[in-house]
Formats: sequence, structure tokens, C-alpha cells
Amino acid sequence: MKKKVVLKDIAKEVGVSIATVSYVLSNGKDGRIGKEVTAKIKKVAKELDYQPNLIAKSLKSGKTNTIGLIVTDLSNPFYAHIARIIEDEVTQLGYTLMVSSSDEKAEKSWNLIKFLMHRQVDGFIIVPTAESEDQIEHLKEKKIPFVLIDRYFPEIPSHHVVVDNYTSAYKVVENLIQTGNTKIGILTQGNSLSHMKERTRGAIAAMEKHHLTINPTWLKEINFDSVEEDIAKGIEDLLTGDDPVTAIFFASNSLAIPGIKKVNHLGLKVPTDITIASFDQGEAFDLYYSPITYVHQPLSDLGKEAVHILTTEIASPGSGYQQVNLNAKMVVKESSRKDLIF
Amino acid sequence: MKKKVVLKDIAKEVGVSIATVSYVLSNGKDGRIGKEVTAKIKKVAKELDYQPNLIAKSLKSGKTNTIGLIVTDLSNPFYAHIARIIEDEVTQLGYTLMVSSSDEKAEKSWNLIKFLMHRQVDGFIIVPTAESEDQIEHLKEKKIPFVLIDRYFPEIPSHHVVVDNYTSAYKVVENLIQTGNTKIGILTQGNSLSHMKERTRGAIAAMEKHHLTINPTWLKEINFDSVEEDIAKGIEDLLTGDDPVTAIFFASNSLAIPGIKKVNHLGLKVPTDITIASFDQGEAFDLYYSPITYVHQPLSDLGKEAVHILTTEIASPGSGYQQVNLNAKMVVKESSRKDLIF
DNA sequence: CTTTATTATTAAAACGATTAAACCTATATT
DNA sequence: AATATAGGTTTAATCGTTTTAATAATAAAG
Repeated sequence: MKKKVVLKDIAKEVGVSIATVSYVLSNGKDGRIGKEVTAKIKKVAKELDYQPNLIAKSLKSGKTNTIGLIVTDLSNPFYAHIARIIEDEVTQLGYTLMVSSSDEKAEKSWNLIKFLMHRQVDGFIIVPTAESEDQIEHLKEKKIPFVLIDRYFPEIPSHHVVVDNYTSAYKVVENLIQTGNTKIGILTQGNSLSHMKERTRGAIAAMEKHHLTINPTWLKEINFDSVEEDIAKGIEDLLTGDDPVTAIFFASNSLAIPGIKKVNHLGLKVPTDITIASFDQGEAFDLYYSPITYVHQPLSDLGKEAVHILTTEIASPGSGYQQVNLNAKMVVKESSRKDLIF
Repeated sequence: MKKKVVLKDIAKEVGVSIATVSYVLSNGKDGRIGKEVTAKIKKVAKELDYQPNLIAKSLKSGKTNTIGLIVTDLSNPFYAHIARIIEDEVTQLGYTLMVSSSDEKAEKSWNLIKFLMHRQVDGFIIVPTAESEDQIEHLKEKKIPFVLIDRYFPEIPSHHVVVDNYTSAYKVVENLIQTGNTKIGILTQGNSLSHMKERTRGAIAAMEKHHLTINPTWLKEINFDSVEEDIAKGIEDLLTGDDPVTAIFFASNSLAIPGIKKVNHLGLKVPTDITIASFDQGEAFDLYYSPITYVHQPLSDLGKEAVHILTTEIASPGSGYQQVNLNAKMVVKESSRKDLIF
């Protein structure tokens, strides 16, 4: 079993000190070392296939060139997509990404943050869970750079990059109203979080603006731990209650997918029996027989902005919080275009 | 700006040596250190909120407790799902995951591997790209533990975990034949890779077994860099050529999604106009008006097996190669059940 | 009252790199 | 000839931890 080649090995082989080798191999430009020695060191380094040990370098420099990304669920295509964009972005800047999923659990998130801090990551990009304010405060106390994405805590000043959830929800619900719906069910999840609050607020604002009376039972909050059941029950309620709705707005893709399944299962036709719109994109939306109207979040911008803010913060800490609100695009398709169908 | 708390700080505060502190904090059980001292060190450590520096630990121990995962594209739900499973598995074992995407490019993959090696990852889980044999050989030479998943190189002995692609493809194509199709188009991608070879071989074997004559133009290889175009053209060819097919087998989900879009676009009805089946699961498959027949890969088993093999190899290297072939499940739905529709 | 065993603690080296400062040596300057 | 300057290289400290081997202190044994 060959040992790893380290600077010492090269130094010994060439007959110089470790420092000299280090200078040649890292500060190539600097030219402080004589020509022949430089050449010989480079030659030997290549021959022995020297590979630098970034752990040692990190210990010395205090920088790991590593970024921790915490999403709620990497297997959710929405977050996977964000992760991929962030990955590309940080890789290009010479960073490596450590990805983890919190499953919307504050405790898991806490563990991940602590673990990655021990690993000395240079910074975090986080999709914060409910009740994780203390974790964010902790990062601030410890002066660890971080950027929140998708959601944030209005009462805690921090960098964040989110979409304009209020306006997007407003527009999409307005679209539902304009196609003739006056009774609209809204499925949400994680209502204590900023993004959901905003989406709900936007949806209701649209209804109020159009002078619709809102029945509180039309708002269904879905529990993270019992999505399937809650959605099945919620949709049945919405459609068979005293005051049935004619349209449903799903406030995220993870609600829409099982939701649409349920609608299929009930044998309802979209958009004739029921009108549908959703937040987030999903490959299933386009393939559906009645393609789903949705709010398309600019994931690429979101990821890039977050990385940019984070790396700037890492490079020069403490120069004011960047708080970015991105515009989302509403994509209107058949699922909410009764006008076109009839 | 408070500095980080290190062992030295605790030592100074308590009035003992660094070594003593280290003993107490890492070998808690060992009890070599006196009771009162132990108690005091623990107390001070808590007070100062000491957090161990895992980088320093890694340098000393030569272990980083870090695993590199290289998939072809994290934004592909198939790989995202695998990544999530692997993440859960390694997290539980105290490892952290570094995830990267190779985009099916050997060069990218090479860079990622080198980069992660410099970072001293303890091992790799890799979805190998075409022409990356040298990278695999390199890892073997350097004695870096790794496990290949999804595909492998038959000529290079190594750990790997894959599904039984041959049998799965055989079965699904046989299903297409049994529902009355004699002319079946096959869309593949990355044909030099083991999994695709096996899927193609299985598909053809099924056709031969049932004495169908196979027209070579029915086999369409899709280029990674021009998926949309190739698929559009391929499907048009298949359906409008001299010898049009009545069924299409998509050899992966990344072919099926754009493929089905194209089928929709052409205004063809599934399964009446055309029968469809695919490899891999996808949330769109179930939601499609004519749910797609597919091969369901046991991703959970695949991920868990890979992690298990890798961590065992890390713990005790060089005890023979584990080569696992998992059975996949065929899920027959309407897209290939003409019998049920008529 | 030595000697030996036992317990508690620490000094120091090591992991693999970086880097400020010191140290030669040879040439240029006065 | 004495001194300054520059070029080339090395010494040694440092990052935060672990761990071997040594030491000091105390108790038990002879």
C-alpha cells in the first residue's frame, strides 16, 4: 500500500526544504525560487503524482472552501433543481457543496447545522424550517455567513432570496376568479412560514379585491406528516361540503401532485368539473391531459443570487443584509382556462 | 469578533494541559483523568460552548468522515431520489455527503473525482460516465474505496450495485408484445454504458424470443446533448417511416418525459394510437391520462446497499468485490394495456 | 524507609500544509 | 575593503487536535 505523496517526499527527493517545495507549488507566480530548482520540483511533483491535501491547507488557512446547503427534502424535484443550480454555481467558484435534508424538522436542521459547523463550512444556504429561529440567531452570533432561500424570518434581519409570493399568489388566484370561479379552495402547508403566509395572504387579497365572500373552510392546511390523508380528506371536504368550491389553488408542488391524483381518483375532469392552479413547476404539470396553470419560480436566479450573496459575505463580512425578492412568472394553461375549452 | 473556542482555551481556564482536556472530551469513557478535573473540564467546555474542529481531527486521523457522491445530474428526479436515500443512510452513520453532477461528461467527472480526492473524502459512490474507465482504475490504484451504481464496467472488477437491466427490459418489452405489438421502437441513450447495453439486449431478446423480425431503424440512440431534437426526430421517424411501429419503449425516464410530450404534441392517443412503456419511475407517469407502464427500480435498496458496501470497505479494505444485482418490479398500467381499453 | 505499583497528568511529536523572518551567498555600491 | 542589496533557500512557528511515552505524585508492599 503506497503512502500518499506529501511535500516532504518531494523535498527529500529534490534535496530542498519543504518550504521551498511549498513556495514553488503554491505560489508558482512568485518566482522567488531559482529556475532550475523550480523546474526540478515541478518535475518530481509530477513524477510522484503529488496531490495537495486540502484538509491540511484548510486547517492552516481557516477556510474550507466548502458550503453547506440545507433543503427540506432533496428528493423533492423543486429542491433538487435548486441544489443543482447552486452546485454548479459554487463549483465554478472553487467550492464544494455539502447537501442535507431537514424534512421540515427543526431538530434535524439543528443537527445538520451543528455538524456542518464542526466541519468548518465557510457558509450556509438554508431553506429554514418552522421554529428554527434560534438556529439562525446562533449562526449570526457565531458570525457564520449564511443566506436563507425560499423562506425567511421577517423579524430576524438576514440575507435572503425569495420570490414575491404575495403577488404571485394574488395573480394566480385572480386568474381563477377571472375564469369564472367564485368559490376557491386553497391548500397550504407549513403556514407559520413566511412563504406560505404570503401565498395565503395574496390569495385572500385577490378574493377580497374581487368582492368574493370567503368561507374559512375553504382554507385547508396540510400537515407535513400526513400529506396523502390530509389532502384526500381536504379535497373531499372542499368538493362535497355545504358550500363546495369550483376551483383549487395548490400552494406548492408537493401539494399539487398528490392533490391532482386525488382529483383523478374522484373522476373529476379538469377544467370542466374543477379548475386547478398551483405554485411551483413540475414535469407532471405539462404532461397532464389538461396542463396545469402554475407559478414558475425563477430557480436559476434564485440559486445564483444566493450563491453570489453568500460568497460576497464570505469574502467581506458584515456589509449590510441583502434581501432579494424575485418576480415569478405565471404560466396559464388549460387547467384554468375554461374560456378556451368551452 | 469572538474567536472560536479551542482546547487550549479550556485548558487555560481550568489550569490543566491541552492533553488532559482532549482526553476528557473525546475519551469520556476512559476515566483516566481524575473525577474533579473531569467534571471541571466538562463544565468549562459547556460554558465556553466549545465546538470541536473536525478539520483538525481529520488531519490527525486521516479520516474525514466524508463521502463523495457523483451522479450525472442531481436535477434529474431519479438521481435526486437516490441522492436523498444515500444522504439519509450516510448521515445516520456519521458521514457527510458531498454531491456533484458530472452531466455524463468524463472530463467533468474526472475533475470532480480529483477535487474530492484532494478533499480527502473517505470514499466515493459513483454513477460512472462513458469513457471514465481510467478514473475508476485511478481510484483502484490509489486504494480509494468506491462503489459504482446504476452502471459499471464489466471488464473492471469493482464493487457495484445495479438492477437487473436485462431481465427488466426483457419483461417490459415482452409485455408490449403480449398486448399485440409486433413492431416496437426503442429509445436509448449512452449506449456504450452497461445499463443501456443490457436494456437494449433484453429488449431485443424479448423480440427474438417471440420471433419478431427486428428492423434496425427501430433502435434510436438519443444524444445527451440534443435530447429534445433527437427525440422529436426519432419518434417522427418511428411513426412515419416505411415500417412504422405501434409501440415505443423508453429506456430511461429522461427519455420518456420529453418523448411523451412529443407523442402528445403529435396528437396521438395512448394506448390506442401508440403503446408506451418506460424504464424508471416518475411522478408524471402516474398522472398521465393513460398512466405509463414502467420498470420500478428499487432505489431504496440500491442506495442502502451501496452505502453499506462502501462503509464496509472503508472499515476493512480489500476483502473482495461486492457486485449486487437487484430485481426491479414491472408496473403495468394503462399505457400498455390495450386489452383493458378495448 | 526504600522499592514497586498505581494513578493522574503532561510534554512533545505528529498530521500536511503555509508563511514570516532569518540566513546565507554573491554581486553591486561607495 | 567595507557595506549594502538582492536573490535564493531554510528555519521554525502555526493551525487544532490526538496520542505515545514520560513524569510526578501517591499508595502499597517489602
